[in-house]
Amino acid sequence: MPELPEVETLCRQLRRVIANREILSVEILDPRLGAVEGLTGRKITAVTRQGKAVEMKLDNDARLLLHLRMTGKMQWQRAYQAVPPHTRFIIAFSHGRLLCIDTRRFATLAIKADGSSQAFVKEPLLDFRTEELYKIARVKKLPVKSFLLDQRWIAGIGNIYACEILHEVSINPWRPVCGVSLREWRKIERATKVILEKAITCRGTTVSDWRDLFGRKGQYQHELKVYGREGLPCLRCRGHIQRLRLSGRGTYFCPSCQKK
DNA sequence: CCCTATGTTCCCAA
DNA sequence: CTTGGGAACATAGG
Repeated sequence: MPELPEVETLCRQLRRVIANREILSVEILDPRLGAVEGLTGRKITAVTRQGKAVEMKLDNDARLLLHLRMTGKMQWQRAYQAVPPHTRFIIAFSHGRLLCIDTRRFATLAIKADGSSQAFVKEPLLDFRTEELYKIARVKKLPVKSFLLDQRWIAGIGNIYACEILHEVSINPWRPVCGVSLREWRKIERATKVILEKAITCRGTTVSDWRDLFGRKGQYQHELKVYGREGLPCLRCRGHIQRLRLSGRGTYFCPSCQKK
């Protein structure tokens, strides 16, 4: 469920709460996650985002990698609160505890001993490589939306923001990506940055159950132009928003101002 | 019972 | 070999 803005929101909040704090204990409640050894007594020295994943660096150079997938959430409990249903692991500190709650149990947690072997992530906010993307895309026939969702090319865009970005730049989601001009790629770059940064400012999009570290809803759902607006009038033209399936994902667009 | 769901990975057919 | 589509993963809600 969380895309880049939601994960970025969590990372910023985690930095405030657990940076340089010692881990007292780790309790894995879902055996599906597997064992995570060697965390007790360590301090978390940095929290960074790699695409949609949270990376927590430890003071022994190991890294804890968390991917929330579809329904994963993190919750900070400062004082005692009950453990909510679907809690998958708990990391305890002296000043509170961090819970991972994940209804569908797709989230993954892993520890990497080496601090150096970071996967190379194409970060759209800091390093949007427009000309490189244009060159890669120029020879691919798949729909532009599928290309935007491929984390190998741009890391962090998911279904909601892909729909929003393509609407903003008036490109039809089914357009073969080889047909996107360099000029249009520059528009995609601009729209991606504007939309993702605004969504971060709003602490993400809550359309169903997304909550930030402190249990609050995001606010970007009030800014959405197409996602979830099937049948409603387009906010830019006189069309009405349609929802069709593209590679199994609900795809919202305006057939009137997003022509192929 | 049906369908839907903010993600990723694997399998298989073209 | 590459490409792309669909299923699978697991669960809740409409």
